Amino acid sequence: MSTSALNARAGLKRDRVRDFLLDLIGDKRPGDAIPSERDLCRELGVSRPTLRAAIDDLVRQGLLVREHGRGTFIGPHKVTQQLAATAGSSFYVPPAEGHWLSRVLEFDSAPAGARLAHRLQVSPADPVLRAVRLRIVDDEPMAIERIHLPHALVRGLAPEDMESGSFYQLLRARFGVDVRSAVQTIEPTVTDETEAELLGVPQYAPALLFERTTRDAGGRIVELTRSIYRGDRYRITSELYFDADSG
Amino acid sequence: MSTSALNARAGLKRDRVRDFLLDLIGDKRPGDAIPSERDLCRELGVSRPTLRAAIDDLVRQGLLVREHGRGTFIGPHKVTQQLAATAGSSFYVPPAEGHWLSRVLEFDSAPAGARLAHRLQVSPADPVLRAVRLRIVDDEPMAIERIHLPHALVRGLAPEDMESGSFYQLLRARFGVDVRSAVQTIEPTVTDETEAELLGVPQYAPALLFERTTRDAGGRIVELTRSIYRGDRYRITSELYFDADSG
DNA sequence: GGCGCATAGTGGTCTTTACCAGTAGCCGCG
DNA sequence: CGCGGCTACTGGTAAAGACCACTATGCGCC
Repeated sequence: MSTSALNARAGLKRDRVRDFLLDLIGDKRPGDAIPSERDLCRELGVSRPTLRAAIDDLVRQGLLVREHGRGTFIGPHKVTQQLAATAGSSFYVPPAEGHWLSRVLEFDSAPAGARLAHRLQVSPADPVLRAVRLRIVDDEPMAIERIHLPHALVRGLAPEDMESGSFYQLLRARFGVDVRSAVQTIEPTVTDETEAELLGVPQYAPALLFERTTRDAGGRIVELTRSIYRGDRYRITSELYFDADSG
Repeated sequence: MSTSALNARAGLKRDRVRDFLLDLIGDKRPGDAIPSERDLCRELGVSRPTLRAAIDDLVRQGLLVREHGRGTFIGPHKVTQQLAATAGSSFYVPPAEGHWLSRVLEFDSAPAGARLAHRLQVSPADPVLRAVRLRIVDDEPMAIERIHLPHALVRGLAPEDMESGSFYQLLRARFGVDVRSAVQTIEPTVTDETEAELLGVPQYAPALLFERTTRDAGGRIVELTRSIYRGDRYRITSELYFDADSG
């Protein structure tokens, strides 16, 4: 590589390419195409691996979307999930933006086994229902959800029951399961190969990993879920309260 | 490249290299070194760009840490932040795990200007205090926090006041600002160049972006913060409540 | 024994080249 | 006019090579 007038950090070719692309993106709308890789290489005087590295970064951020054989396009915008307190003291979880559906990918039942039995507080021989569903909003995959429930709670539940409407409402109305509270963890992660394919994002794209242990009014564990939300299309809001001792 | 017995998706050299490295990582502890890039290339029969792409992925996940001129090492483990309801109805924010300190990087005051005035609900000419601090836990940078407060609320506040202890307690005790509630958004992001350097992670590493609008008991906006938490070392837990209408 | 320098390690950046695989558009034929 | 095939586009994967820059270790000299 020939000498660069800029210092090694600020002036890397990859960085200058990325800045150029950010300016390009700023002028366009979701779905618009950007010039082809080979055109950009000629225009910017860089090699394809270097250009691709810059584009890789923007793809991981959700700003660009690549389609094999078609081109590279401006990415769509984010969906927001709000966690807000209701007038009462409960911490209400309203629906996220957009029109949500689910597609059930897997649906089976098997004995809990030692580890799952412990987490669900059932006997290891008790059957546990296991469902995997793809959460879809406005026709695009948004999340993959893996759910475990004690089978005894939901006798007769069918896959299509989990594809529209509120699952918690269904639990209440049909099975008398009064879903009341949950502990949930959120952490950033990156998609693996299967998740990437299902969600339509690249492998190792930023994502949010949610794990939730849900209880009914009596404190009984009714559900374990583990969900991956694509990071380029999802954001959480929450409303916090502090008392006199809060940090 | 010679023909591959495995199909294009499952059998990419990059993927096989990554799987090999995951096995290697599984046998070691944080801080342990893995073999050098050139050694791994010889051992696995792949080119350096291909090996580096596989290592890049593991570095972004926080599983590996690279040090220029020294080697590649196993990454450290995650810190957990808990959001839990207290016995009262408020949504308490307890301290996250570990011993937290701050280092104030920037600390100045300037007129709010139109946009910030709108968000803070002050006049554009009102001075606003702006602080940037690096949040450190157990001697490692964990987050970068950018804070704006109306200067009138905190006359006499000095940078060192923000480096240890609870800032909200300080607001209460010294300035009579009764911090009571906040709206916060959380979304996954990737670090930019400056953030990466301050946090000691690679650029474009997964991170969590928090934006918070904090109010006092009277509903007055007392603080705006925008924070980046490194994604390889941070996780959030929360406790959720559902009423009879919750989804 | 300590310090400084040089060398050999390490990771980091980029180019060039080759080839694979998917998609779209155009042209020709039925 | 529609369909199929071919070509030229697009992105995708990988290797080889060159050189930069940081760090650690060892050796020699003071």
